[in-house]
Amino acid sequence: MTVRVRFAPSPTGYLHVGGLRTALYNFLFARHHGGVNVLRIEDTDQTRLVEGAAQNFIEVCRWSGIEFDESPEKGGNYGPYVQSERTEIYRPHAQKLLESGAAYYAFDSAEELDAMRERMQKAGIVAKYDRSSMRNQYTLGDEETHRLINANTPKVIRLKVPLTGEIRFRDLVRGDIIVPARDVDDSVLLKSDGFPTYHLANVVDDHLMEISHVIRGEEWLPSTPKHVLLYQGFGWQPPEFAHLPLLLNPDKSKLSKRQGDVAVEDYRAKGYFSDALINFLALLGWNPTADREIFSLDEMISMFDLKKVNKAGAVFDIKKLEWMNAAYLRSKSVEELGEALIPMLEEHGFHGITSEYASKVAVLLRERVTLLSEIPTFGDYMFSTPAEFDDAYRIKHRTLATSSLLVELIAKLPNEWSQKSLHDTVHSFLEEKGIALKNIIHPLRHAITGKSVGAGLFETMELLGRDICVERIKNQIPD
RNA sequence: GGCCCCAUCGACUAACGGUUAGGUCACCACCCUUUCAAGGUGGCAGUACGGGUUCGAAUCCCGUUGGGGUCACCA
Repeated sequence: MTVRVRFAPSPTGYLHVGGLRTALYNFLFARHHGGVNVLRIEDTDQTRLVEGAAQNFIEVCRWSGIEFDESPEKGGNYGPYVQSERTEIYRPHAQKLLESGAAYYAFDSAEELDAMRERMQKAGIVAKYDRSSMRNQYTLGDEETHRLINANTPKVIRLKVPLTGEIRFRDLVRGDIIVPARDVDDSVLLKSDGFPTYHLANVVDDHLMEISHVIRGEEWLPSTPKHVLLYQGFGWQPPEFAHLPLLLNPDKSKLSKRQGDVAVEDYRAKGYFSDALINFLALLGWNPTADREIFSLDEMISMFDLKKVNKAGAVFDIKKLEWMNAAYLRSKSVEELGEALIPMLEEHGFHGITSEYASKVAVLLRERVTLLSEIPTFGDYMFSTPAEFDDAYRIKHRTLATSSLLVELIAKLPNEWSQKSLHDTVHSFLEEKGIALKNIIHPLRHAITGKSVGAGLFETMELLGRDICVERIKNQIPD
């Protein structure tokens, strides 16, 4: 059997990191099995549409390294993959359900439905469409139903859920799921505006696109019985289902805004590496081995196994993401870092920096930051005169080096400018004067970087060059 | 509340029914050291609870408790 999976987001805003993980698992599963990964845009709710959201999903997934073999832009054998462009497909299918007795017409207004729910709530009954008391094909009779339809009365088509028995299906992550039919609602399949609801469009599309495995978030588990009923109503073979554990806030509720960033865009904007984010996300709910944390996308593809996906939700721990990003930062090639750093420098007004120099600075400072994007501020002094000087640091060490000592040192600074020569020069100077390193290193660091923290001073000085260092030291010598 | 799902260190997780319950993040200590990191070493810390089944249970079964999801003409 050919594996065909799909990622089917609704274009109602930014891509959620939970959505990205779902997309990732679909992608890993497809690639692992040499199958096809489809992107389908589920935009049947025209009221919630956000302009450009779908294109943004594609863009963000591409940034993340997730590829779609068939998508709205790529098309494919079964395209288009935008549901609002496929509306004419769903209506005949709803019709088929009507004919086979798996669905029925209903004419209730929003007010009537509200009243019904209120009534049931008061009576302490579970709110669920009451087929026997509302205005539908069954209570009205066929004749009245046809009259209303001919009179263009607003109508919907609802799923006819059996009154008794149970609905069961197998989930690849959770095993057998059994739900009493009496607990399943007669959901609307075709809305009065003629658009299908999620349930109908989803099932019809999954079937027509020959989706073999539906891999989606656990929040869809409760509606899966309806989907199973739809497959039965159509006489179709349902796909395999795999419901992924949810991503959680620290308080264990479903990951949401309010408790931190949830948009992939946010992490991208902050400067997280896409491969680090993906690596981190992949390990939330799945673990290929017991003793490693860092995996390349290719490794993940070759090791991915739905059977090893966890059932319990996973807390999104930003600390671990930060650690992972820092780990990636320390392992990336100097060229890659330089290239990535340039635009970040531009953003801070540092123009004309060569990628060679940017690379060197990145390597110099990468062990001290979590994000590459911190370097323009953390290491501003590598690109311009320090914007400000840490006064507390200066005051703490002010008594250590006298002006005359610094003047004397400047005169001895080597012409052959390197970390080693600087180290040797300073140390022999200290020996000659009989003073400790701290007496000179802190005043120098302050003068050259303005900051109390940073990389090794001699390495920093080597990169900065003789002229800049001498000038900065002179500028900080009190008159 | 109904229904469904879930339950190993604070977090992510590993463990054919037989392990001193392992690794990673975080945290703590020490080492290294020119500040801060990084790195190294060590440490703290867990099978929710109660019953079964079994020679033997984190693992299988039942219950309890706890947590979560979901109950729209949204997806």
